[in-house]
Amino acid sequence: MLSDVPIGEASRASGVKVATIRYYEQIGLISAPPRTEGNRRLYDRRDIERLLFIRHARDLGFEIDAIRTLLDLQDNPDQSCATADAIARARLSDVESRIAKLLSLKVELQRMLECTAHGRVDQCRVIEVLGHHEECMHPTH
Amino acid sequence: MLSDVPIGEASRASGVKVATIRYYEQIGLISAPPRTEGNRRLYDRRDIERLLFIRHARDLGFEIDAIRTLLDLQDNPDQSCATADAIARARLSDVESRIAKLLSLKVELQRMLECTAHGRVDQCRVIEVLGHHEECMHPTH
DNA sequence: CCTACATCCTCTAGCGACTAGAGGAGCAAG
DNA sequence: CTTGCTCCTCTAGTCGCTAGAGGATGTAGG
Repeated sequence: MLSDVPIGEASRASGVKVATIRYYEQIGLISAPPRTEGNRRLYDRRDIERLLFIRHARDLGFEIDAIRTLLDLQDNPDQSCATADAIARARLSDVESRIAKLLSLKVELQRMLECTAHGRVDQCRVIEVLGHHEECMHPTH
Repeated sequence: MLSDVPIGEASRASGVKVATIRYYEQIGLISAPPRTEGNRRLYDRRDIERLLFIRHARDLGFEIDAIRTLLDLQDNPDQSCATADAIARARLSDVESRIAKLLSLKVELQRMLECTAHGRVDQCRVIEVLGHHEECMHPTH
């Protein structure tokens, strides 16, 4: 079951869009599956697991190139997992720095929106703060 | 002072790269400045302030289209600031949801890296967790 | 005046990771 | 046999730049 299914079903089963599956094949992230006589792609359970793996990794923000490496590691499980560790660790620190940056953006945006007098633009903090950047990018607040 | 300067100086003064300034002109985010006899662009203080405004807004993650609207509001300050407010509010909620997502990614990545036995790939949690997505996308952990 | 060298100009193509759409073929059900 | 869905390939567009080619202009020193 879930063997020799067409692309639409593989898409439904994996959560990866049809066009994206074809794109992954095109860039060589997945290999080209066999075809029916009518030239339609046929996927089996392993293919769908790969797609799920890819989707999960993409959801976690891994780049295609990193996923390429991770898939390769999955295929050759007798290697050291140092590479996989390094990739995940790099991703973690990326996520952490993004969080830090977004938190400071959040503070600044909230500050911008501290304008209870919803009047005209010339009294509005949003435009004002954007115009007076000097006072904002410094970590003095 | 800072009037009739060439693009390189406008770039240095605003922190927006030369190529990016030309790109902004091309897409109509800023208007085409006058030129010298030798066909070089000349920027004045107002232009540089616009570039700073844009840069600050970009740093805060506003999209070009949003910035277009914000610049327009800045030029017509007799309008209601509701639009500016809405844009900033939308940006804030975007930032907040990104933070939330990244925080849960962080947790999942940390869980992936809880593998102290740095052995071979077949014992490695990184690959394993990516392969067994079912247990991860559910909010049960 | 000549020569370096920096800066400027336009134009085109590339990035990442898809997404959308045109135009056509295959296939299952009624 | 026709309707309507899925599938095929191919191309171009998205966003916000960035890089590079190939050439013109401007400035400082010898």
